[in-house]
Amino acid sequence: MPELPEVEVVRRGIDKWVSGRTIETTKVLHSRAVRNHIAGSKDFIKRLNGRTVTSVNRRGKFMWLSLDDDHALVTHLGMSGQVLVQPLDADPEKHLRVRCTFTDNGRAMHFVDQRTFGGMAIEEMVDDVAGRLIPESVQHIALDPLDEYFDPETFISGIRKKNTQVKRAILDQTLISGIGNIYADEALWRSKIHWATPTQRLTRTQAATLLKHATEVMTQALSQGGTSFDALYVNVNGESGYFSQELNAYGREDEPCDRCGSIIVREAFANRSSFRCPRCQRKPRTN
DNA sequence: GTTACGACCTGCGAGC
DNA sequence: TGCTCGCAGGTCGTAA
Repeated sequence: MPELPEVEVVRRGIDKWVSGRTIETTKVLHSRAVRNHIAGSKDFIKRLNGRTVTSVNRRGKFMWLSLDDDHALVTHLGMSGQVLVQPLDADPEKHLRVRCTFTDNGRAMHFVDQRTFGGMAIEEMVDDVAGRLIPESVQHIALDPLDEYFDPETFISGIRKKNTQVKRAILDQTLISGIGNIYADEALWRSKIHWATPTQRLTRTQAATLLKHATEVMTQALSQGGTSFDALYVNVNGESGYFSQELNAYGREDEPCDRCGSIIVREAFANRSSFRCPRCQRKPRTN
């Protein structure tokens, strides 16, 4: 599933292929893909055609193509979204939702999304905390750990003030962005912290360690092109990443823990799954 | 204001 | 072989 490293891989690919090019035609093949563009598909197309992409940016799992009219094409991959750059004569993908061609007649940009949890919208830009321009819908998203303005102290004090479980907190994109279910489990495994540990019981050292490991695991995943379990995550050229081979907890139910040899368990967590080592990541005391 | 939870969506695999 | 059902999970709206 696309989390920060996977979105960053896509951002770099899109930046290389699309920045500086002018959009000639836009086709919306599934209206749900532009549901967040309130004015509708026709307006979406009208606003995009003729615009030049000036840069491609990202915060957490949100990505946006900055346009030459002070707006941005905001793109979220959801759970199964892909942005591909394809030859003009390429066969359309089964789940192709939006397609843009460019005035230079080079490769087209395809937004493909099987489950349609992702989407695109054109938005106005506003100032962020550091005085940079970001799309309106990204305003409430916290800085991610790879952002140059990310402040570890804000995260450490913020998570300890919360009244919830630690995994819920690190999945909260308004506290820290970019972490999803996979890297949450990996960061918790590296930190030897149980997912249900109350945030108010975290020491400053534990919170700092968790942040360090979350940053480390996402940086390592990025260097290997992200985590792929199936064809649902690929880079802009349709290639898979290799980090799934390095995972220590996520998806490793019934396999031995790489640290102590205990068998990794899967547990229900907020309508999804959580993987942990029962020895390294002990259940928190209930009192 | 904060937290928890269901809805959204489609393809795949397991079970019958 | 074909059908049904559960599962995967990021974000948002709503309820508590």
